[in-house]
Amino acid sequence: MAEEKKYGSETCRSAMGSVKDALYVLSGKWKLPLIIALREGPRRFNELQKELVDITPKVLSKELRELELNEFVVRKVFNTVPVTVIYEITPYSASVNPIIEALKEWGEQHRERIVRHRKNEPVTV
Amino acid sequence: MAEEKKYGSETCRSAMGSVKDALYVLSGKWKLPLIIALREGPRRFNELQKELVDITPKVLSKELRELELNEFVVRKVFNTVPVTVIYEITPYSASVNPIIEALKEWGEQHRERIVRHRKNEPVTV
DNA sequence: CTGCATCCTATAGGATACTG
DNA sequence: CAGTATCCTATAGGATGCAG
Repeated sequence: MAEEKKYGSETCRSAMGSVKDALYVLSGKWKLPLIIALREGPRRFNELQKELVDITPKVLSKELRELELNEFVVRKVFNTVPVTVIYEITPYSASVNPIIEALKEWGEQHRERIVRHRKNEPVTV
Repeated sequence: MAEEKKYGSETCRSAMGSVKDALYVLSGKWKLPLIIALREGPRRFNELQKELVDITPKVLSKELRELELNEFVVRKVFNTVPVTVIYEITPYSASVNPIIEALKEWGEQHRERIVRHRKNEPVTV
């Protein structure tokens, strides 16, 4: 068998792998903002759309479906007329709180230092 | 003046903003893996290329330049023949360690649960 | 060795209109 | 109300070749 040469320490490679795994699930412009919004309480589709300001329904529904797949969010349908749909966060999703807190804290403390090289995005959202 | 209506709580919107800021700097497939590699010690360009396995020189150099812009990495050139370039991490970049640790821990603990809906990527890298 | 130039593709994400 | 369908663009990222 071809023994593939590895570079860097084992712990280093394993760390990269784990970080990539985590980022994979949370990837997407709106995943974390959605989780943050839903942490405050259940929301309806159009409530989320207003709260996330710039998101389009197509993207919102895609992100929600992905969050549902990964068990971060539960979708509940009520047979009213017209239909009512509630999205709520799962207990499981609390597991990403440390990530959110770490990012939030870093963002707060280093906001001024960030170099926005691509475009002039507003600093605060 | 048009008073724009805001949705969600103030702390919630502020959290979203900070998280977005943090993600902005760390966005890119290779930013965090690069920082993780460089935490272990200074590396040369082609060492990084081998260590990150699949990265192409163009992308590597782009990511390194962005990390340099944000003061995560310092580029040192030595006038040897051929030229030697060393990349090393800055003390400042230690500030993202909590983020990396949070992501790493989450990735380790939830690896099996991750639903890879887009493509069949290998679970470990 | 380092890394830019060029070309290329896939995909994330947005705009708009429409439906059960 | 809660989405889907269609179309579109920008950009991240990859492949390859070349240069100081």
